[in-house]
Amino acid sequence: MPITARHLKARGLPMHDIRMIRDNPDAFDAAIGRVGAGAVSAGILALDEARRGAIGASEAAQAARNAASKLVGKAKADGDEAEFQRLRALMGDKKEEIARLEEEARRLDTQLHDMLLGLPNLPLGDVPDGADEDDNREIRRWGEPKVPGFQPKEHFELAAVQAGMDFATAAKLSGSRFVVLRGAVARLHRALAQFMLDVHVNENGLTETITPVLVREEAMYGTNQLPKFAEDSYQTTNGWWLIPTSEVTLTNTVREEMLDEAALPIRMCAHSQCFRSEAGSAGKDTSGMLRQHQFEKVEMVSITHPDRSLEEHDRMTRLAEDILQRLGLAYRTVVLCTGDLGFGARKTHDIEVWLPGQDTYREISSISVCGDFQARRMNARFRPQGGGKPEYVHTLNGSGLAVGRCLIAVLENGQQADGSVDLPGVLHGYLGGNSRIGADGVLS
RNA sequence: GGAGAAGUGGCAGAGUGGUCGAAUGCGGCGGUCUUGAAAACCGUUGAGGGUUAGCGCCCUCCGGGGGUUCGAAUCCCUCCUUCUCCGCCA
Repeated sequence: MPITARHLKARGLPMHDIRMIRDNPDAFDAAIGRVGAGAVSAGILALDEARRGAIGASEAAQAARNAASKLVGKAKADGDEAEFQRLRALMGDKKEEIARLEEEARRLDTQLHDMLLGLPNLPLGDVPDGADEDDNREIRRWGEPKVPGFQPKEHFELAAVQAGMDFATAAKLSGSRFVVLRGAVARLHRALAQFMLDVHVNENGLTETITPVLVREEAMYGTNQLPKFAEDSYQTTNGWWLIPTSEVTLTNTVREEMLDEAALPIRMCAHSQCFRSEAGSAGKDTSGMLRQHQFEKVEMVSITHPDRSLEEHDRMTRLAEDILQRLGLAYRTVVLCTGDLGFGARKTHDIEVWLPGQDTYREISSISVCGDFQARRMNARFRPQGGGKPEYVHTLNGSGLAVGRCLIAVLENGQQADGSVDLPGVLHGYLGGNSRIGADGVLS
């Protein structure tokens, strides 16, 4: 019935403000053109105009019906049977007309909604233009990339992990891109997750959170995995989706909420399993546990006031970097260029950790500011202090960090000539006081 | 899996065919009082959309969808969700 976006609520609200597009079509095209969407405003505005015309016609018919409705009771009361019958007939006609006009308005509204739903977020002005990851701009480096005096190995080749990182058995259980961890390696993996959580919770003020990993469709729309990237995630036979990151659950905790401004920012972190189909990355990173269908990640999510999201972005980036510094792992931080930017992000920092075995930096964290893009999809708002209209919150997410990849980094950076691995000091306490994994795979 | 109950504004919670966008309370905002604050009192306060230079006017919304009726928060159907009890179970 309603012509508003309400009937589309289940799939989320449009993530672009149609009024903004109306007022600044050229600016919108320019911005969205930077992420390869071409000039789309003309099509959007044509549809929007048709939609608004249909809404106007529908509402005019409804107003006429409402006016007649007021008179009909009076006619009845006055005993004016002729007038009563005339108005009844009129309302009957209007009913059909309204149904027809509403249907048209709703059809156009849905069409516009779907068009907007498929458009990526707008990059911020300071995001560099570029085609792909080669055009990302480095903003800082920390630490000396470790180059040992011997030929370094990749993590899965190290003597210390041979017993504890079993791809063959995982393949038997599940297939490729899975791993079974045992003994010292499993414990190191757990230690890393614990360490990250402790830092974020005890020192950084994030609220430790445990969420479901199975979610309904709406949540996946909210954080823009749907509708465009359905093939990247897994769905259960009864319709749940396995989260590809706990960004989905943490961010959607404020879905449909009217928050108090004083409650912002809301800072959360979660350690969870993540599931990705890795469709489209066949043949990429096939050895080792760099790219798995199932992996663990400590995720950070912040819900902020619109004026505070950019500083929050920098804060979150520093928190992720801090984990690497404490682990003594060299890294570089880059700003993703327009060509590498994710669908829902306005700006993204990637942190790349040094991997001696690969002789390169590899992504270990990605921190994005989404502006109100996801908030619009989720209808997540706050009431400004001092009254006034509700506003959309801003959402941010970032890895803090990917646990599996961090394990790789610790192993490769700590490797010794004999195949053993020296472990970072901050982890010793999590490992029963042990400080290394011997070439025999045993902690000592 | 079986049996029940319920979904109303930022929140709580009335309302069972028109006079209901919706009592009341809390919260918010403005004011009186106060050195200031609290309390008390008075007033005010839903969301989305269309239209307008603006004032304003109009439309929709009581979980979603459909139906009955001149007329639906209220009656009927259906779906979704939540809760309670029983059973099973980590």
